[in-house]
Amino acid sequence: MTSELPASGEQAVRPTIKAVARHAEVSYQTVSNALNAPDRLKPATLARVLKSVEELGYQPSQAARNLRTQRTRLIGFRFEQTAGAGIASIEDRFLHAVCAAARDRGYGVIVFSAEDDDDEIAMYSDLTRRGAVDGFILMNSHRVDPRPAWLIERCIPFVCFGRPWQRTSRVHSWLDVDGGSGTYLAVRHLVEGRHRRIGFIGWPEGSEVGDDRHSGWLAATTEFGLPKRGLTVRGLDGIAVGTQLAEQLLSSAKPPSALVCVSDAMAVGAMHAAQQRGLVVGRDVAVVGFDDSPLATVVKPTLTSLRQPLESIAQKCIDLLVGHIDDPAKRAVTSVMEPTVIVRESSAVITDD
Amino acid sequence: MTSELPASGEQAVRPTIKAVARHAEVSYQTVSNALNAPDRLKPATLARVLKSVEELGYQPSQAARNLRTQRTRLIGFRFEQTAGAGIASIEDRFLHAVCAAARDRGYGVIVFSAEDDDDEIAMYSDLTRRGAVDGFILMNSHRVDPRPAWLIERCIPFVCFGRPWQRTSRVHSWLDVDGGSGTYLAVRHLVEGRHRRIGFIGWPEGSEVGDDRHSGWLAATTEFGLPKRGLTVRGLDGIAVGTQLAEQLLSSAKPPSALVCVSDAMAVGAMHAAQQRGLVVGRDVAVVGFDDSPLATVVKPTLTSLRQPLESIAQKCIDLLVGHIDDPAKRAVTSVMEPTVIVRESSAVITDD
DNA sequence: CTCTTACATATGAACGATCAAATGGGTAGA
DNA sequence: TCTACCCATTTGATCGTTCATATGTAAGAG
Repeated sequence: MTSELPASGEQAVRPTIKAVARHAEVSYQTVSNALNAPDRLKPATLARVLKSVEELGYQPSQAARNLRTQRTRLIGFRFEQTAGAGIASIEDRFLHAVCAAARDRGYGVIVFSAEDDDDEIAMYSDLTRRGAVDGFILMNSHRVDPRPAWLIERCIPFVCFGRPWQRTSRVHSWLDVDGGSGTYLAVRHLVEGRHRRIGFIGWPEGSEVGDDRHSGWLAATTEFGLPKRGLTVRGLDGIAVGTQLAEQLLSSAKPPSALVCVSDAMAVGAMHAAQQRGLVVGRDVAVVGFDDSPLATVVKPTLTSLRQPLESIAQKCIDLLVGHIDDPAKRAVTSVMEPTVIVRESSAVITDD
Repeated sequence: MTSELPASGEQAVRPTIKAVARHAEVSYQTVSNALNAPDRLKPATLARVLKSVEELGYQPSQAARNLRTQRTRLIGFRFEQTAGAGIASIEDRFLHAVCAAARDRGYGVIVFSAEDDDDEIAMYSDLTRRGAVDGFILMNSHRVDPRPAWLIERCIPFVCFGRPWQRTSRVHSWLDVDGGSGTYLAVRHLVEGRHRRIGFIGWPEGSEVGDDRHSGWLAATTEFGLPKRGLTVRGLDGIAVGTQLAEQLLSSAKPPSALVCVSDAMAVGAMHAAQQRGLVVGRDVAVVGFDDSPLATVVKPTLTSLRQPLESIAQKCIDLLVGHIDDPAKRAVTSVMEPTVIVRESSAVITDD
């Protein structure tokens, strides 16, 4: 018998289940049982088999297991091109959370890039027809979103981070953060800091997420009896636009003392506007952003923002998805979670008197 | 014959190679040949088979193919936890580029998170012993880096973005960006703007990447006959530290009129310091960062920075890796690429005295 | 002492593709 | 008209598992 060390330049040969069986002097099925149904084995043999497994460093071949079980234990996830104001994005934090959560459940994550919805669907088609993934996690749902319907039609398991904005869409599992609840909390936080004129910098009407976030400001101003008139301005997302809109509010006859913004990018823009007018953000005017993106901690003063519980969202997404993979008949589950106000310098000082 | 539409709630049944064979009235091996060795078939049958493939929407099962070929066409990539100054990170841009490049070569990318090097190695071990990936792409190489040696010992194909900083390390394929060349270009750019006293804000001595980037400043100041003395300051990466270090330089007897920084975070900190002294960045003092991270475009004024050609790096990484997977005996290849100065407001104005 | 019961282990057949080698039919040369 | 050869296609074996079922053995009950 010659030495079986891997030749240099050659990949090491992975031991198979049969090698383990020979080593433990049992049949290969017994090894399979030892790993998949340990209670079927006599404790003594179980120990012997596991010892052989350990010694040979055996891990079942994923490919063979996939073929046999018709499962890959792989989840697909589109990692979007974070263009433009992408710095205020939470994608990478979410991807991290998804990877960690998947790993806990014994799943892996296949990440792919796609140009647009259609390209993303093309990837779904490719990956599922090849049987390369068991399901998908979607994010950034929007009003005209062909993805859920496409997946539902083909009975492909998926969970969406982001609620469906279309009434007609068929039911599926999703998780989302209550944007209205977030801005409500922001206003309450500011009211506790003695603010009464609180402006809202939002996205154009018709934007689903934007309207949702505006609703909380509306609810809170009503509940606390705060003024509303002339305190909402709207525009497309971006730092420069945020500056323009905030300038509009701050230059009015009765300027607000605090600004709740629909995004961190808008908030940073608003901070610039305040600073240009010689106001000290955090003392003369408070600013609150949304998403607690990386941007919030690098600006000066640091930005108070609403943090989404991405880690627990990712965990729930994976749990739901795994449930759908194991039992495709399972009915859709939905859940809405609350963001948290992360207080930083931009709203820290309480204006007393 | 009953209808074979997928029952509601059931996943659609993917057609197998045999179904295609029946449909095209050939044997299943002919179908395999049609896809893998089309020249073996008579054009007429080839067309007939491909038509059946099309009509049934057939895609070969990845699991079966993996089992037979002992390849997964999957690449592993660790997506690091971008903590602290993570906003100035290029990880997500690189991940995107890797996904796109892999897709072009018919590969997928499995992303995983890991706590540290050892945890990353544990993932390598798990993924390779299960035969879940064909190879890895590494990034963020550092001086004491156990990863390459571990992979080399086991003959696992990989390519590293980042040169090996350890002399003793065994040879492997890597790609890197020439940091020295970057700072050299930055200095030249500033010299073209009539600057002569150019400071350097770097990381502590002994940091590999930091020393590399410092070397370009040294070379350029020598070449252009610029002053060096008292113009280099060093500290750990971060916006706050950047402010401190820049303050040190700007408050000296002969302050520099331009600052080349080892990172965008440092550069943004430097901009804050200048602004605090009442200087207008871009007019009174020029600042150049490194990495062209998202941060560079969101600060005001926008930051001139050195952009790494991540897209072509990712492409070369994938090409090299695929080469190593196909032929493990292939010898190691290394390549160093040049960054580009992306000129923005922080250095745009030419000081014509 | 025999028959049942229970439990531990072994056997056989997939899963869906690819690779290597065998078979078939047609055309060309003698 | 027969043999030879070549090309197109098919048959057979295999990758490494898991699932369903069959076999064997020891202990307990009648």
